[in-house]
Amino acid sequence: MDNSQIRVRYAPSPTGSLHVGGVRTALFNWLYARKNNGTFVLRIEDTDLERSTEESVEQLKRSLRWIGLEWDEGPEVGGSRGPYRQTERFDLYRQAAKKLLDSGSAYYDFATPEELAELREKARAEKRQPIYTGGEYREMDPDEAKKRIEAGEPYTVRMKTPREGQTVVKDMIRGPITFENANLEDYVLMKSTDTPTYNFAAAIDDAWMEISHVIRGDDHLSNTPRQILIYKALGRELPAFAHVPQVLGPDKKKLSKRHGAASVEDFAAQGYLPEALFNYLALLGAGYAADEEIFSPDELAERFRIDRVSGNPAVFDEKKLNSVNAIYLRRKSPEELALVAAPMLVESGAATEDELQRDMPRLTQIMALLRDRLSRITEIPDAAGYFYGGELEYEGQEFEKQFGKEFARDTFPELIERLKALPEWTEVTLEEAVRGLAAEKEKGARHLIHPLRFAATGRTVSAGLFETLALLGRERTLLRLDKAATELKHLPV
RNA sequence: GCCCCCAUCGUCUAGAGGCCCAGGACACCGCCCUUUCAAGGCGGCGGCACGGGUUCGAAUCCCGUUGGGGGCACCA
Repeated sequence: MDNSQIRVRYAPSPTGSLHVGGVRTALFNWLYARKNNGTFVLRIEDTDLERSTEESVEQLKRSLRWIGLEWDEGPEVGGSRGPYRQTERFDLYRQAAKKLLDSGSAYYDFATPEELAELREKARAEKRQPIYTGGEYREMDPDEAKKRIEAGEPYTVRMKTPREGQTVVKDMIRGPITFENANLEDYVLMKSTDTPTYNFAAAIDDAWMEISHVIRGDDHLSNTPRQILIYKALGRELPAFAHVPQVLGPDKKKLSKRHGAASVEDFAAQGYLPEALFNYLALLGAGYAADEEIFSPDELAERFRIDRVSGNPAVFDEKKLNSVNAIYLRRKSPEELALVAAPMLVESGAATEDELQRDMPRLTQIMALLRDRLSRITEIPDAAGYFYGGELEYEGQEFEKQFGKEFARDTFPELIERLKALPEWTEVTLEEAVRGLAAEKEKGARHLIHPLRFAATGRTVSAGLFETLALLGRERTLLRLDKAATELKHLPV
């Protein structure tokens, strides 16, 4: 089969940051295009002049690229079906509206916003559905309409929706969905500002851009019959449709900032890797076989099946994202991680740029030690900070706990002497020294290990102690141990 | 209120009439390893929303109820 005609699109409106639900939709489009050797188009739906901002456009593009979704046609990259911004396509909509008007599929409507509000109000009072059917304007003589327009009366262009029959949306995920035309009102195509509504612009663009498969959020499902009617009135062949569900928060409400993070940049800021977010989002509700979970974009594309996508809204599980992220983190080389870690350590104030530059191999070793213990890169400054700097401040209560035991307190000075006397400062010699001393005293090594860890790192958890001390270095370690020994003297017995 | 969609462990899912007294992953809980924390290994807890059909047989098909989601603008 020749799939070169497969064209999909992601069409966000630039009114804020890129929501993960949106990226997931973009992702499905991208996967579908890659799988079928098709074209992935990016179109900016900026007809809402009030809310659209240039900044959002930039951010949208940045977020898409960050996560690895490059578009084949669209802003910046161009293409034969441009322009790719709706504000640059107004002439097209006006021409299409004229066509519909001429063929009698649409009509001029002179109802004022106040009149419409009144009708809605009345319908509500009578417990009817507020379905606007054009009143006197629907069948008004075109010449009469022209006259009123020339007289300067404001108007909209409305679709002359069939009063009978049904419109069927053939959805690739859900199967056929039937809508009664009688439930569809005569919706606005062109606003009184001579600019298109969403439904009109989207239908025209999808048709003109020769989109073969419209994969979009299911919040658009009820718009689809309206767009189908436009296609039909224009004599255009219908694309295939797929409506993918929303992404929900743990409370089953649409995922939003109030759940902690909702946009791509939120997750980036929280230390998630683009490839991990990509993998997690692609898996979410996509009906991949459950035996494996870690896939590259290519593998994902190869296995993607739009008809397997679930029609059920998926709850976003940050714990699972975390675990996927940790897996991707462990796949990074220590060298790569060191490159990421360096600026973070500088920013946190743990180390200076200079000292890091001077010894990147050491930072690399530190990352090798810590890698398995991280799940997000933002944890790095906290996890690695103590490898830099000099003396530490000890938390009083924990200090007492660590050195409260008689054995630890009594043996600590001797332990320091042993370490100071070490001819070589390596993982092996350190371990021998500590275990040797413990053995001499006929105590388990852990009685020395824990206080030592605390004195050297200021914490109760770290990577293996001897590797850690070796990397910490002789000078820094002994400086810290001496300080601990001094504080030890002030400890109440 | 009206229209539409959806319904398997807490979450994401496998399951397309007998292979299922339902499998995996994350989370959670044990145990092993072990100097702590991770990682890793082993094990455990936990679900077919409910009620009717259809059928020799239903998680799977049909209907209803309940629940969740979306939409009802000159917003997209």
